[in-house]
Amino acid sequence: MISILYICIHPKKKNNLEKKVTLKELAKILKVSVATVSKALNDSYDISEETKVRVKKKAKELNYVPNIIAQSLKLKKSFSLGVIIPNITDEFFARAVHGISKEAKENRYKTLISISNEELQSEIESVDIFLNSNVDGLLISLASETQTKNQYEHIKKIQDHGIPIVLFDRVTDAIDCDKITIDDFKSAYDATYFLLRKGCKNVIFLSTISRTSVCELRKKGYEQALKDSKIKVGATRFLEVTHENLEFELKSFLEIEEVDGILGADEHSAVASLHLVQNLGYKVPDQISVIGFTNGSLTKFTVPSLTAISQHSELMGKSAVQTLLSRIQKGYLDQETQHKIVQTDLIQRKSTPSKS
Amino acid sequence: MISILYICIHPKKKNNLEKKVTLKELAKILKVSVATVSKALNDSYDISEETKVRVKKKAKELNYVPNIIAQSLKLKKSFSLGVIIPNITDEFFARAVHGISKEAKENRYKTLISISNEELQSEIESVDIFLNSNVDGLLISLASETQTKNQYEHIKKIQDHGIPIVLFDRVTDAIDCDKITIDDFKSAYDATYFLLRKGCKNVIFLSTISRTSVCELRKKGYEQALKDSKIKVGATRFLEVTHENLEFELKSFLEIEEVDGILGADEHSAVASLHLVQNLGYKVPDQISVIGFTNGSLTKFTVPSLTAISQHSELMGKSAVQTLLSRIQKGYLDQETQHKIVQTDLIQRKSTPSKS
DNA sequence: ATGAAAGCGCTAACAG
DNA sequence: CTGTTAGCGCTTTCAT
Repeated sequence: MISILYICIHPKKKNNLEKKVTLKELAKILKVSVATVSKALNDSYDISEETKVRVKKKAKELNYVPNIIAQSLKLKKSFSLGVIIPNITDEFFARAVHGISKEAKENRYKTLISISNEELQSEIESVDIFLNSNVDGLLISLASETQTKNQYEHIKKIQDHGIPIVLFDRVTDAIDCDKITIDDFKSAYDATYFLLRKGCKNVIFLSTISRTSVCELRKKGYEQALKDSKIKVGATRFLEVTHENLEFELKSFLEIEEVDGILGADEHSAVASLHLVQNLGYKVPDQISVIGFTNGSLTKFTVPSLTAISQHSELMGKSAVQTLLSRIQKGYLDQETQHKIVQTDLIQRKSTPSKS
Repeated sequence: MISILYICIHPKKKNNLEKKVTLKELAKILKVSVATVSKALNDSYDISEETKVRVKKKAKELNYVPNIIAQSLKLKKSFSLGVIIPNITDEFFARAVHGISKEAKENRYKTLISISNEELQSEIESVDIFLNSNVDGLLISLASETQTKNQYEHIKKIQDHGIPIVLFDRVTDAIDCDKITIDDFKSAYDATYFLLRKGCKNVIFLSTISRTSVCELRKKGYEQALKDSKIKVGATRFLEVTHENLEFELKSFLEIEEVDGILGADEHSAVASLHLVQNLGYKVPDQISVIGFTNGSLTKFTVPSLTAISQHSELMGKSAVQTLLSRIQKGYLDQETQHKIVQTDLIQRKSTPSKS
C-alpha cells in the first residue's frame, strides 16, 4: 500500500543547534539572581521598574522562552486541557473540537486530544494518561459503550483527583459535574411536531447512535410529540440500526410498514435513509419527508437538500472550554455545577414540504 | 444563543482527594531509598530480583503512577507529539488525525493538536507553543497561506532546535525533512486520463484549495494528461475559486465555455460542482462527468454518487507517526530524509460513465 | 545491590 | 528591592 518513492540523500548538516536559554543563563549574563529574573519576567511587585525593563529586554534579545515543563512541575499546573471524544470523523465532533481548540488557544491553553472510538476501555486508558500528564481539566463526550454499560468509575476517579471536568453532548446523570448539551428532547419534539404539521402521519425514528444519552432523549422527544398530537397519527416506531445494516433494516421495514416521515437521530441515518428511500422509488418530500440531527456539510449537497437540526457544535465546544476554565480558575470544590443548554435551530431545506 | 437551563444545587462534597503517591512516599513505606524504587520500577540491572518484585507489588497496591511532568523535565522528553493541521472539519484531515492519534497512542505517545486555520501567523504561534512544551516531534500539514507566501522560517526554527518533524500532505521542497504525501501529480494525471478515455474532450480543473502544494501538483498532472492525449482535446482550463464564489464562477464559466468533464482538486469543489451543474440542467454523467479528490463520506450520498480518488488519509497519518517515531528513536541528525508516497485509488461511482 | 547527592528549570517564601 | 534557599518528582552518576 505504501511505497517509498525516493530518498533524499543530503545528509543533515550538523549545524549548531539553537540551545534554549534558561533563567540561570539570563541571570548570569545580567549579573543578578535567578529569582530576580524570574520575578521581573513575571512582573512581580517587588522588582524595580528599571530591572524589569533590563531583564525583559535581554530576555527578548536572547529569545528566552520559559520551559513549560519546569513551570508545570513547580506550579502543578500544565496549561493543558484533555479532550476525549468518541470519534473525530463525525462532523459534529470535528466542529466541536475546532471550537475547543480555538477557545483553548485564545486562553493560552493547549489541547490534548484522545479518541475513544466509542470504546469504554479506550476511554479509561485516556483518562489515566491525562491524569498522569497533569492536565488542568478534562472535556469529555462519552463513548457509547460507556453509556450502555453505565460504567463511570473512571470519570469519578478524575473527580477524586480534584481535576475539574465538563461533559458535553453525551452526558450522564450519574456524574455531578458541569455539562453542556443541546436540548435533545425539545429538538426532537419540535422536529417531529414540524413533520406532523406538514401532514405526516407515520413518522419513524431512525438512529445509528443507539444507547447514547442523546439518542434516548431524542427518542423521548419524538415519542412525546406523537402523543401530544391532536390529530390521529401512527404509533411510535424506533428503528435502531448500524451504519452497516441500515440499508437492509430500513428496506425490510418499509416493505411491511407505511412511512411518510423519518426523523434521523444523527446525520448519517438521515442522509443514508434519504438516499435509500429515493432509490426505492419514493418521492421526497412528496411521499416521505426526512429531517436529520446535525447540520453538517452533507446536508446541503444531498438531493433534495436535507432539512436538519443545527447543533452549533463549534459554539458548544467553545462554551465547554469557557465553563471548564472558569471552574479551573475559581477552584473546583464547593461550587454548584451547572448544565448549559445550547439552542438548536431547524434549518428547513427541500427534504420536507415547503408549505403545510 | 446559549441559555442556562438549570443549576444543580448540590454543593460538592469535600471528599478526601486521592493524593498521588510519589516515589518518595513509596520509598519511605518500603524503607528503601528513592533511587532504589526508581531503578526497581525501571527494571534497572543492578537491583535484585527480590526488591524489584517487592517494589512493584507495593507500587501497584498504592496505585502509583509516575509523574510524567517530572520525568519530562529530567529526561528532556515528553512523550508527546505536536500536530498542526490547517483545518479539522475537512474530512481528509479528520481521518488523518484519527490515524495519527491511534498510532501515537499505541506507542504511548500523546497527541497535542493545533489548528492553523490556514493562517501563517497561527501556524507560527503553534510552533512556538509546541517548542516550549517540549514535544518530541512535530507532524505538520502546511497552511495555504504559508505555502502561498513561501515562508518557512518557523519550520526551520523547529529543526534548529533539533526537533524532528514530518510534513504530510501539504509539503514543501524548501524544508529538508521526512515527508509523506500521495502522488498528487500521478493521481490527477490518471484521473484526467480516465475522463479522456471515457470520451471527455473538454475537461476543466476546479479547485478551492489554490496555492497549496497539492493543488499545484494536481494541476500539473491534469495538464500533462491533456498534453499526452492522442486524440484531440480542449485546452487546459483551471478554475480556482473559493467556497463562496464557486457557484457564481462556475456558472459564468459554463455559459461561455463547453465542458464535459470536471476534475475537482478537493472534495468540496467536486461535490458542489456536481450539485450545481445538475441544477443548471446538465445530465451527469451523460453530459458532464465529475471526479473529485478525497473519498469522504459525502461522495457516497450525492446523486449520482461521486467517482473519487481515495487518499487513504488514516493510513497516511499512521505512517507519518511511524516515520516520526523512528526518527525520534534513531536520533535526528546525519540520517537521510525520506519522502514516502501513499498510493491512491480511483473509486468509480456513478458520476462518470460506466463504460468507455 | 543499594543509597546519597546532584540537578533538570522554574517559583516562592523568607531574609537581608 | 534583591538574593538565598528550598523544593516540585524524577533519574542517574558515583560511592559505599
